[in-house]
Amino acid sequence: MAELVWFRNDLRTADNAALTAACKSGRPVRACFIVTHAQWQEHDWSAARVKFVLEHANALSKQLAKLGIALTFLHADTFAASLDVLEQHCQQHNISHVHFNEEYGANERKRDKQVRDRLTKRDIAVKKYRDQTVAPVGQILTQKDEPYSVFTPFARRWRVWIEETHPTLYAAPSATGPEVTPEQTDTLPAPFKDAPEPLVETGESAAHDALEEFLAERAASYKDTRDFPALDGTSQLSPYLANGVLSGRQCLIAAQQTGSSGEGIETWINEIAWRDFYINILYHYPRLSMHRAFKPETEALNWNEPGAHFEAWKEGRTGIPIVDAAMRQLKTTGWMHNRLRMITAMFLSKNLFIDWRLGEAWFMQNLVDGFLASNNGGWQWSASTGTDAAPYFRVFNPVTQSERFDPKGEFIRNWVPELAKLDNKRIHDPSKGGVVPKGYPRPIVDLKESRKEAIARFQALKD
DNA sequence: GACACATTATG
DNA sequence: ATAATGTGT
Repeated sequence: MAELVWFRNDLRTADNAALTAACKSGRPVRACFIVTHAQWQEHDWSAARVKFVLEHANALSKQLAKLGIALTFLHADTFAASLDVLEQHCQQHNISHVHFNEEYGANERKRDKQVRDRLTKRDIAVKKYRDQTVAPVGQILTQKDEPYSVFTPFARRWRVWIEETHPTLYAAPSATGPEVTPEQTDTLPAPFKDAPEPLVETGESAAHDALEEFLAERAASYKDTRDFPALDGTSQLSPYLANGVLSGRQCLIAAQQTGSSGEGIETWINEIAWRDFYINILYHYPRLSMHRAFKPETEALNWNEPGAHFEAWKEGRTGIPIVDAAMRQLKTTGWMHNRLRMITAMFLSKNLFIDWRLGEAWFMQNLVDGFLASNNGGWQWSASTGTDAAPYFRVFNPVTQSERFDPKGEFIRNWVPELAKLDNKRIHDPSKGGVVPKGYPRPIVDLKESRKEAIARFQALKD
């Protein structure tokens, strides 16, 4: 008899509830990962993310080998098809217990329920763990025992929970046998899909190094630098977090252990709270993973046909420099600075008045850190359709944002070379009082008019 | 029920 | 300075 750890969105050996539990059993432990390309495509996984995940799955296989755990790659087109391969694998290896960490998308939950039913019928025990957030999902509730729909009170309660509970890392898994030889474990054949150049290095120890580097060198100034896309102010850990190479707990505990309780660290810890917040929202409201708005009344909005405006936005040819620079960064690198995610999302959903779902999908199709909870949460915030959303009348002005957060136009010059020669003032809005540089489009919408129109269309929902 | 708060914009 | 909304304590 043996235990099986089924890895999914938790491609790490450290601080992993399911792995730690399996290793404590005293029985031999095996591992598996199911490659489900068609399902990933249906979920709009980008080429960058697929590559990242497969490379990290290989790295995980090597790490597990040191613990005496052989990992097998199984293959199924979809989640539905993965039931059969998992069941077959369990029988082949005489598995008595299957351990996995919960995921909160609707399809993932449906799959996990079906897996539990199927394996239980074969007398295989299924053990699930609430491992994905700092405070276990579903535990942070209002005084009325209801889920929070506003971030600030959620974060206050979340911090109280941390004070009371002093969360710790799951114990490092102990070796369950002699090191597994390369012949006994499994490796996916490279090369993987064509994708942007990797943003971060591959592997769990590289992730730990990146976390340490951020906390030691850059976290103290995080509050002051994080909003400036030309600076290296953010942690850049999102690809690891989105794919479970790092956990939020590891980030929080490492941040606490730096001892410096500066504003920078506190601001960053708040971002970990945002992640927990949106995972909780996804958990409490399944409609969010079914292409539905959190605010049902916004389903009645009559979005514009995407057409040429949507193509211009995707390609970074809107005539708004900060938007174009951001969209080109996304397409080229598979990543976008968070301030720019808000600016470009607001521009698509309010100024172009194009359905936020189309933008959400485009982000997923390009981001290496595309993570349903955070991506959907961010888009619904920008589009004023979500929890704690930006009030509909509070529309970012992308030019003002550009002047504030890229004051010298450095970020714009880097990604929109057509504008490189413009001075620091004109670069934010080249069409204003001058000739637009050759090869660069005029703005595809009037910012003022489109803002007014968007507010009016939201206002009309209330009549 | 008063109050704090929310990743602002425009005149 | 003022616009205008809703959650949670």
